[in-house]
Amino acid sequence: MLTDLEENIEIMLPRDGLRFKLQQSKDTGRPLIIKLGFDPTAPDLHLGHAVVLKKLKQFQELGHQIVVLVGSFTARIGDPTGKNKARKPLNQEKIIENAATYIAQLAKIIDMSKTKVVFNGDWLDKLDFAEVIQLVSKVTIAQLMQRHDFHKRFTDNQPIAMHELIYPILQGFDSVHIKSDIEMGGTDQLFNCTMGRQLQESFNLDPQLVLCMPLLRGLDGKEKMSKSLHNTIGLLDEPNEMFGKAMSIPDSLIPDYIDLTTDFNSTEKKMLKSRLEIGENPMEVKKLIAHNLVAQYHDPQAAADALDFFAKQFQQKSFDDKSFEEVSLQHINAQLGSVAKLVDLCHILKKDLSKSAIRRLIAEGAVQIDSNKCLDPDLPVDLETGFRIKLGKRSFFRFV
RNA sequence: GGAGGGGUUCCAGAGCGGUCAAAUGGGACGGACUGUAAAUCCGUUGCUUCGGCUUCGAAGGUUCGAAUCCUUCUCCCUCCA
Repeated sequence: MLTDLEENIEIMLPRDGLRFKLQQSKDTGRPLIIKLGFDPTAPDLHLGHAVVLKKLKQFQELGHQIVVLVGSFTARIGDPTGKNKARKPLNQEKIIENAATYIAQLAKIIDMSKTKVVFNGDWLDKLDFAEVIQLVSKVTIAQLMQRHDFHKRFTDNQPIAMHELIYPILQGFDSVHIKSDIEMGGTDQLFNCTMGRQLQESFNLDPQLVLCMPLLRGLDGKEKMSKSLHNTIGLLDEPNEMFGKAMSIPDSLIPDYIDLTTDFNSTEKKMLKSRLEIGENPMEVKKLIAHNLVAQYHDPQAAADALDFFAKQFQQKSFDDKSFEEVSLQHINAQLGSVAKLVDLCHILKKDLSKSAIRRLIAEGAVQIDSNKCLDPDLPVDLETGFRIKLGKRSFFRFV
């Protein structure tokens, strides 16, 4: 059991603390309180978050208590963990709305009926200024400078605003308040989580165990998966989207994705990796990963359909086998004038692109009508039922 | 409080009176190829009724002509105190 729990954990602090906490829980008969913090400014969850959530789920299944902490107070200050641009503060309604979408996504992985949700505004709002100073005085600048991000920005002459320094202290104080036994996060949360340990100790509490999960790299294969880098697979992505994105990861990422994103058991995982090692086409393994993901977040039928769709849409050459999005001819004709050109037609199909961009696409050979490439943007088009058009790699339309 | 440096197209970052819709790199997109929306190669990357039009923190000004010079404002960074 312990080995299952320890699987994939990248950092545990103190080193052998999990065994101790579990024993403590067993002895006292009290479930462990496991904290997961959430910043309500960015409520779109992706597979990177899921790495942590899957681990939480394991604890939950053993009967421990998950506490999801919504940073309703800290959201109003602005999260510093990002790079440069200050996030605009959120109002109360927006925070509640974001928390709701966040919780709905959490429910895809953990059992929300057994999960406690708390808002840190409930206690942080009540602190008066003297109490804030008292709290802040427990931490020194040297301690804060241990955080890599702060240290680097300081030595690089990059700005660090005061509130950014206070943010980890508040996060640590949250741990004091909810008396967490364990705090979970990605490895980027290590510093903030250890702040919780320190503050709990200074409030005469047992310091929490810190468990950090590895950061999943995103579709680009370089940076961590993050919404602002546009390299995510979202938990709410549609099946075809999710499948295609999974197929697009670079081959070098496959082992990580097997370990961190799939719900294969450990022997299956081992087998998949050995198949790679003996030189099987990585594409086949990726298909299994993609299928597994869609089955997890949608259902097995959707996964099978997505596999089928992918094979047709991207692997087969034949124009006739593609699946076409149906567009009402009547609707198009209403928008087109009597002298319809190819650019105008494409512009209606791809509203978010400018006409200049469409012209470029056509010139680049991105547009096909019934498997014939059309390079002339000003080509007059005469629409009729059954007319089929390809626009770029991924868009296929048929008029009905 | 004093001194200096800076805000350029999605991002980073050149340009410092006309040849600038603005180098270069990244990203994104498209094409070829393929083992895939991998890799690789090539191309595109402000808008347009193709006459032009609007962009270089904001507003004015100088000039035949400004991203480039001047003034004010604004935001950021560094150093000294």
